[in-house]
Amino acid sequence: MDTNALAALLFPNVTATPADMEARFPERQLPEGAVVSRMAPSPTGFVHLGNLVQGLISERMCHQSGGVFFLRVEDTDAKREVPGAVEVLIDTMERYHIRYDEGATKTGDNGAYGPYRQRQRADIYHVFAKQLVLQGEAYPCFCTEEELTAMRAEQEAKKVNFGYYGPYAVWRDRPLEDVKAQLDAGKPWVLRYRSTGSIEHKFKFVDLVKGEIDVTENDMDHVLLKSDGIPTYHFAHAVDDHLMRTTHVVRGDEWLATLPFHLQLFRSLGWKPPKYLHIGPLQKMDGESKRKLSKRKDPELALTYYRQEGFSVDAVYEYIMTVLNSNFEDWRRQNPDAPIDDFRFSAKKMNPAGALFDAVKLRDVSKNVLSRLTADEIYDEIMAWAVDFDRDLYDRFAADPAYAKAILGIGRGGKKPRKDFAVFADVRPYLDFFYDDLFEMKDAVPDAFRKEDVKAALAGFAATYDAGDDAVTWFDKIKAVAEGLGFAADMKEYRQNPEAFPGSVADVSMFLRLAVTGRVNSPDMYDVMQVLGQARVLARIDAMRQTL
RNA sequence: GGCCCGUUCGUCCAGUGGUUUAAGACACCGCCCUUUCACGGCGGUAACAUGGGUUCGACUCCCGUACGGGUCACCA
Repeated sequence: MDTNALAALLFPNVTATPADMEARFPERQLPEGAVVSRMAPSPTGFVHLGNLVQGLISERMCHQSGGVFFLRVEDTDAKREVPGAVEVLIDTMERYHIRYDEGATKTGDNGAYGPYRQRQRADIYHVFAKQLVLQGEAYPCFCTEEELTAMRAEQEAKKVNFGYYGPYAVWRDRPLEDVKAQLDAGKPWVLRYRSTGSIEHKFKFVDLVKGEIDVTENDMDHVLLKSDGIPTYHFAHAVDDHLMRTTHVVRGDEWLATLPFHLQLFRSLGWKPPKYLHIGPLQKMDGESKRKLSKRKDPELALTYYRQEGFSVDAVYEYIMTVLNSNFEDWRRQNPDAPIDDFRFSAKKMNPAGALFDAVKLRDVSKNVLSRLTADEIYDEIMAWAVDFDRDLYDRFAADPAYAKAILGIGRGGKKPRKDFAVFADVRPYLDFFYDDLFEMKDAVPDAFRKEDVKAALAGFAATYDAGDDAVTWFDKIKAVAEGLGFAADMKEYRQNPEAFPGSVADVSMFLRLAVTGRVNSPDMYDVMQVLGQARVLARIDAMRQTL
């Protein structure tokens, strides 16, 4: 086969050479050990947890090493492309503190290694496609979809391996005249790689997450260029990651299957392949068994889900970090207030198997994250969520921010912070009693108590209550009320001999709590009353007396 | 079906041949603190999928089996 003639036939307009490309995209001048990696999503508009995990790992590796992290848009499949998807992706990643040093942006490209959208790089791929043809390592294939489907059916019937290889690679060694005839007839073609690998040959490969793995050589003549002249993922990956000088590729382990082909491609093109980190899939429990999270079945795969549910960005981020690096939790305990970027992420600590998504654990992480915020910070976060998902709450808070912050500030800032909320949606039911129009009696006084005692307790408290009292004085007054009713004021004494009293100061407190909050459980009642203010407290106590 | 990956408490995971009577966290249970709840403290239940090797010794190495997962597109 005259490869020069074939190359001229296939790529008549390609004049640039691989050397031109090398010159156009020179090696990066970076310190020793700097990681260059990328996020390379296809713009489908759906940003999921997997994107975040992959992006987070890459971003950390790059920025912890003084390297470069860039965004490349893999828009080679025009059919699946969703308008505006790139913008959504960039916005979402930005919310999760994932910033790109170069690559596609909302307004265009930024960086010297672009274009960063693969469809705009067609001419670049063609240079290397032509090179492979010249080397006799690529050839055109004119098989139709029907022919390929029939081939597959035949392979299934014969119980042989599926795919375009060996005897099934019908265009692999066709004479030039046949190719020319098809071309002249205007038939569409794809460019295929001419594999010389054999599944009989195995070799070892070191993946940075999986460790040493057994690899079987690829013997398939995979497609390099589709009939529209746009490359497949495989070819684009090799060309782009070489020319963009990527040192590390982080991707899902579903790519392990095609790794042999990728390595083969790098070799044919005369390039050193990058280091690979193949990460296991996120899974979830489905009845008795685990399964990969699926786009269709599992809403929790979409990042928008977490925003909607009211998880803070930091909670999701820290949860993922917890799953990826088990020493993260210890670090966080020791450095509760340190910026998260101070944590030294380690790819070595990742588990080669996929993690199970644990919603309960996420809530726990989230409670811890939220408990560390100041009243001002959590106020801002809640508002950012409520503006889209709880307009009524937003309006209330906006109407009186100082009051809202006072509510949110209860129990905050101490050594033992309250952990009342996992998500912002937990806020409303927690604090509805702070608003008169939302207040309602959710619990009732247990039947064991006499109504007269309850009434007397409320009246006694109301008679002496002064919002200016400190917590000790305030509680001493409650004790006095209890004693006046014959209730035990000292809890130790009461516990030793509960039969001797009709109730205790704890019960009196419960009556008051019921009156003021409408329920038997609440945050510290002194703090609650301080926030509500004297007038509201007395009004509620009075209101409850009326109902008894 | 071929090829590949994985398998430690319910869950996330530590663990790279002896330091392990297998650590921690979440969940669960008990106790303590406490005017309730939350928080916090202390303690408890609970795991190396399985069968063979190799070795003085295996969670750690090798082989088989089972079970999960992935992949075998002109999708990424």
